[in-house]
Amino acid sequence: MNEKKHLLTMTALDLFYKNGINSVGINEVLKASGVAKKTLYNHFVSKDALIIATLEYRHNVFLHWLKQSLANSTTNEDLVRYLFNALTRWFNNEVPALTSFNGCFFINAAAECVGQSEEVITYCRFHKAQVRQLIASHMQIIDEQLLDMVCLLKEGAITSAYVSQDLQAAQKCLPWLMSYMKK
Amino acid sequence: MNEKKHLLTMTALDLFYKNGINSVGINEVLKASGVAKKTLYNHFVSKDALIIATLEYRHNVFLHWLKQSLANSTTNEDLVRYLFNALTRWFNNEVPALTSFNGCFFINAAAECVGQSEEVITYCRFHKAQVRQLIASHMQIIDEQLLDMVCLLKEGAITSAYVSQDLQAAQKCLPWLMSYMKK
DNA sequence: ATTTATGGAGACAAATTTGTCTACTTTTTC
DNA sequence: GAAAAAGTAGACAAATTTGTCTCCATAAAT
Repeated sequence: MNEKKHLLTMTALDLFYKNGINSVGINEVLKASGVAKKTLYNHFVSKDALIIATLEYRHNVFLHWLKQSLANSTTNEDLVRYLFNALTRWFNNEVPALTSFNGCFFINAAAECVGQSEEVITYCRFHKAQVRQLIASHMQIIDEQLLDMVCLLKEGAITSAYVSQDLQAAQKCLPWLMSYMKK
Repeated sequence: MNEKKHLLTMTALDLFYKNGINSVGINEVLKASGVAKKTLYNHFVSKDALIIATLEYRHNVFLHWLKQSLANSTTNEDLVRYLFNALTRWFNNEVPALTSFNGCFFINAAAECVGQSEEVITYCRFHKAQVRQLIASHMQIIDEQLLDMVCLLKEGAITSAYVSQDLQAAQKCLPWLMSYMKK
């Protein structure tokens, strides 16, 4: 990708994730990145296009991090442990690549762009599906019910960590899931 | 509460919940309610004050519905069953009082108003705490771990139902929770 | 009946939004 | 080295935002 385009995307993602997509104007992105308005509109047809680009970028960063976090798991128990420990590190700002925790960018974007951009919500759904698939691909023994529960608890933990500031939300899931798998 | 104030609050909640708080302008609320701008600013010092009023109103409606939904539960098993069945009815638009399902208004508001209104996020936290307390108050035998898990799964189900359109998300939690309580 | 409060309709101000366009500069390419 | 492409700076347009204010009508209270 073009250098300026990349810079714009990263800057926009930073601001969008920190302050909300609708609260951040084009001009703010330009000022923070030091790029000219003309250049932005050379690369992006509209603000919406920039938003989609930030979603794609975040999706790649997030999936890369998750893939690495789960890489060493060999059993379903491992997988669950690695996943929820990774979430805990994310919530507690121990993952620089994900930047300061502010909830799930995709959940936030879906909430912000409802009835404003169908493309955004579609991409958020795609992201969640991809994450689920990645988790599924690391399961030693396919257990659709376990997968459901892991994904539901993951979403719940993210929301609780963000809205209720329960940074230990992910840890609370672990004993529970472990005892299920023991049976 | 004053009649016009009440009308404004309900109209604003309807529009905010359906289309997002930041996407709905004051003028749209006025047009939909047929109230004059002067009247709005007689009752609310700012748009922020109107937002808070919609949060309070939704909170009351939601808690009232939840209280009724859990009223007949006498055991922890009952409580869990009633709760997640109620969520399923909500997701599937079988609860007129909650209007057409569009996720959790408080999660959405928290996502939208980050770095814009501290009061909003504070109220959202308060709402989640109140809901947790209501659930706790219906527990026959106090089980803090069960309460944690119920709340996490509840949040996960709401998010999955909204973002991933998994309207059966709440139902998936039930067998799981039941098997835990059987032990 | 007259005063007082409340509401309606909407003009207006001030700020902010996205997006376009011009004029100039730098960088790349042939 | 000249031509072409890409970027900078920012003025500008058009629309939209919140919030104020005026003028008028209606309803309530004394």
